[in-house]
Amino acid sequence: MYRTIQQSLLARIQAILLAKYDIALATLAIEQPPNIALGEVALPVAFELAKRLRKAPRVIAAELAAELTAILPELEGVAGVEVAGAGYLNIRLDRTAAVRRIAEDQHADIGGPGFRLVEHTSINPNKAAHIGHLRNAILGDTFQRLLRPDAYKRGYEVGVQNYIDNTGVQVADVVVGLVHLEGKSLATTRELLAELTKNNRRIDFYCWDLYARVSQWYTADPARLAARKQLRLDTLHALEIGGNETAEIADLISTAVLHRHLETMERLDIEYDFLPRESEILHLHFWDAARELMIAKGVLYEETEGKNKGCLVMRRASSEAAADATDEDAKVIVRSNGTVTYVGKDIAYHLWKFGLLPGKDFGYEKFHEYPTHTCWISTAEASDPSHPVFGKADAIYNVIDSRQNDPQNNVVQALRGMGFNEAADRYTHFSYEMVALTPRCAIDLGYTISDEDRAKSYIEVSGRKGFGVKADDLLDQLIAAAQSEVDTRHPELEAEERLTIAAQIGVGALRYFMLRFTRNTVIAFDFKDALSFEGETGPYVQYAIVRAANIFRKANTTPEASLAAIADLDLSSILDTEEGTSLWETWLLASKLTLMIEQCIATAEPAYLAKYAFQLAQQFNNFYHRHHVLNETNPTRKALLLATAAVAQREMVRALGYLGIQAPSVM
RNA sequence: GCGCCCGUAGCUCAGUUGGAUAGAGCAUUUGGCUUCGAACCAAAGGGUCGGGAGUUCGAAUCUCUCCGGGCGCACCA
Repeated sequence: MYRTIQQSLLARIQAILLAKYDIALATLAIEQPPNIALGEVALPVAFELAKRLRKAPRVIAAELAAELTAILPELEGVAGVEVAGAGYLNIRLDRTAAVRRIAEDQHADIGGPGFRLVEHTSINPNKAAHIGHLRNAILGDTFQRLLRPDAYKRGYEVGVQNYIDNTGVQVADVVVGLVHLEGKSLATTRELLAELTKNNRRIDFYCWDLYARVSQWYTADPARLAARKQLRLDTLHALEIGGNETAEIADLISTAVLHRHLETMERLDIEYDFLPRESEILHLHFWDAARELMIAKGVLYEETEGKNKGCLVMRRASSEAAADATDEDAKVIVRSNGTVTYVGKDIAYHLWKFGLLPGKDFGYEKFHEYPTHTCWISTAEASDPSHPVFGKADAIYNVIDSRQNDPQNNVVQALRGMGFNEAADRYTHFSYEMVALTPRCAIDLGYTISDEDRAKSYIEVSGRKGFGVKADDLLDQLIAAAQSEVDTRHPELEAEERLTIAAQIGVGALRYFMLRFTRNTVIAFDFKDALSFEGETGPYVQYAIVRAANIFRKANTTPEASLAAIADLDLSSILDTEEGTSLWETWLLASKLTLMIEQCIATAEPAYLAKYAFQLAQQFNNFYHRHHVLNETNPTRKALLLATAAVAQREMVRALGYLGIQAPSVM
């Protein structure tokens, strides 16, 4: 509702500016006054015009206020216009009219045509997911929810991809561990997997330890360093080529770990539509098509001089070398031995995403069934003909941490170089900072850390060192903590129901924790904060919803009925008083969800919605203490109080829904 | 050396794209459960927005500079 009013006001004022001053402003800043007593909408437009019109801001504001007041009856929902402060144009809304509209659930629509592709998670399938991966997946999944159509908005058509680097050096390391440290073959690797499954143990946890061991083993003996590194290279090469026992072991392990990653993410209500794998990018020769295109467009050229002699290279955007001179700083895309680098493969993959890779597509087969849809995976074999279309996106969002800024820029630059500027413009690197451990947290986990690290405010997580907090472990702890609370508070419930609620609370705490920081803030992970259920947390919002639900249960009514019940009441006798102001504030805040979603999409920043959900819950809790709904004797006031609780609950539930957090029945 | 990010209350973080008195949570102190459940609410203390200069009606926000911290800059992925 708030957004709708904003938009109609803007149009009016733009028209007035054009008619009165002959000024066309494309955009107009719009704010909310610091205190609701000053009105609901504030326009600083007079400040902006002061210089151009050579008039004092207050004078301009007064002129505009007069113009608006003259047409007041035409301004739907506006009760008054006044000048305040140094020249603000403040607008007061008709509270009763606004409350009615909000109760009827009128809201501006968000969305449009076009297919949007969100890529997130993309964990190397060689170890367990850790808290850094959680931040990635939760950011991506939340953003995907904001884009998708639902009951409240038209949304966009969305596909979610999780890129799997199953032929990379990280998987190769684990294969080296299995084969050379543990002496395993394909057959005994199969036995290992069966054994783990039988004992209810997790293969990704097994690999977590093995990966750390192998990484250490490479450098443990200086005399054998070269030989061991060669072993690693040979293994990597075998994986890339495929069709051998080493590659089969890698496929077995990486697929098993991938299944585990999907399970872990499913605990958090995170699902995928498609899992493109690097093995198919290689075996289906995506790169060959991309290379041809890049050479034809003049982006890729062979270096004939200098350190990169014999390579196919691409100029960087920052390059200052003369057009005909040797560019020592150029990015190598194809090595002198003819193999393609990571960036080259990534360019090919992104051309495919935009439907710009001629004659190439993945094969598709079903991989995993969710309750409501299928997750597909790439294959070099014949496609299942029932597969949906996953490429040909109009816009893409890559949730990738900020350490990959440079490689991501290389891809965008390649697109521009090929003349695909529109695609480059619709390429969003959804960048975020890493999750690190505080030194105290590392010590608590039993790691020994150097004095140097001890002095830092945070320490980078490292899968290679086996240094980090596993996603499943953290989630287990959160759910256990929630469980003990639920058990003591609700002994009357069945065990199964208590577990469900505990899981909802644990997931709520975790998802909220990862979303409350803006993207470019490094999260210094601390168990004390992450395990908290009080203050600015997911459970705080969940609790507010439960409280609201309790009111309706005791009152023997529903939120829907309560919202419908105020339609014909005289609300202004309450709303327009001092007492009504705090109620009105709740309605106003509740009406802003759509505005927040729009803002989150425009800035690719889900943290704003998390903050909003918390603020709304805070507003509701304040209301809850100030007004005792069930004891209210005045029937009109009671109806309004019930409706206020209903609208707050409705928008809190929706906001949490976008954050991927469920509202428990009790807690 | 070059590029990107960060520096705001004791701690962890917001600050709606330059606006009104810089805000939350945690921690500390104090008060509030016979009530729709206290996983809550209320109140208090706590600030040279890293330092300096500039831009203008107006700066935590923009520019420059210095200080401190982080992350990238491979024929690794």
